[in-house]
Amino acid sequence: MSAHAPNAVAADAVDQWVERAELALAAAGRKRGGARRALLELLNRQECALTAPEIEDALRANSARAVSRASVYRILEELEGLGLVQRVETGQAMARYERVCEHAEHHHHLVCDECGVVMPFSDPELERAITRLSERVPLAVSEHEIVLHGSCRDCAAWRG
Amino acid sequence: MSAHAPNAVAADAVDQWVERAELALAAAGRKRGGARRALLELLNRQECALTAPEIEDALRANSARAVSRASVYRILEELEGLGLVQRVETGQAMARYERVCEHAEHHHHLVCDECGVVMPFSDPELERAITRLSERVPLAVSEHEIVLHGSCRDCAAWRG
DNA sequence: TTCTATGCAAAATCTTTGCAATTAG
DNA sequence: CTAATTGCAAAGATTTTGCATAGAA
Repeated sequence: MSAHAPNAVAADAVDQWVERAELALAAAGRKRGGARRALLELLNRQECALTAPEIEDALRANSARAVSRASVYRILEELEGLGLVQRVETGQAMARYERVCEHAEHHHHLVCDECGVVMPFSDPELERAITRLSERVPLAVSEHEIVLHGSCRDCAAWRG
Repeated sequence: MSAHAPNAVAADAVDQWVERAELALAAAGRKRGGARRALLELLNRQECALTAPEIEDALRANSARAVSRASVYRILEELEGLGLVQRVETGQAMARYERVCEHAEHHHHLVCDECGVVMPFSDPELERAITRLSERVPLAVSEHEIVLHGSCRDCAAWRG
């Protein structure tokens, strides 16, 4: 149980997400494709959730491969079904998507309602409260999502 | 501090929501209107959050007054701005809306990802965890939203 | 070869906006 | 009378679907 190199384990869990996704897709009988690969690699580089249009634009601009809108949505839906991507609702009209890392610390989101910036955060105490709660509700809980809304420091500063 | 009729207080807080809304609207310089009144009374009858199309349909079917789509959105936006209604994101593509009761216990949501049913729940321990957390994040937190996803009992039963 | 992956364009859905008619104060 | 409210229809935006082609196994 003791780990000689715990950091290496955590880093692997993150770095190997693309590989894990490819394996899961193969196991589901899927073939490889350049569009999906590009999307996987883009998501793997992100620190936080992106909207579908942001993904489409990022693939056109910062990637070797542009991906059509329809494919972006189809691929995200498929990845969500396989538990490789999580859909995040931040109350900003559009859904956001981000990769799900099995062993990496999972995070939630802070949303500034003034400028729209989205930041990740994590809190072990909150996770424990959620875990205990999950056993008491009339639902077999598979995921949870927490969003805090308010004013970020920059916006709060400009308004006193 | 002791209450002779605590239930009456709680009941008032709920029952008077429509009245409180009308007062807040008047204070904001608004005139009365039948469409908004019908929408307020519909929301007041709901136990949990509805989507805009659900509200439109419910007003057409279960109410004395149909309300046009544009008015439903305009009125919801206005009520949200006044803090009388809360927008809830459940990860189901459409936003949901529900009344905000000042003194009533505020709740969060359980979403069955199979059948789409949305149920309310509340948990004091979780609220405390959120309150403590709110003081440590780089955001002046004004609201929070928690959604648990999973399978409801009915859906879990059908699938073993 | 056979089935999947993908792009393109049209369609569907939800939401917002413009404008005129109605209604409250 | 004046300004807010409302409905209708059109416009916008996001997401989904139909269909034909390209590509992986």
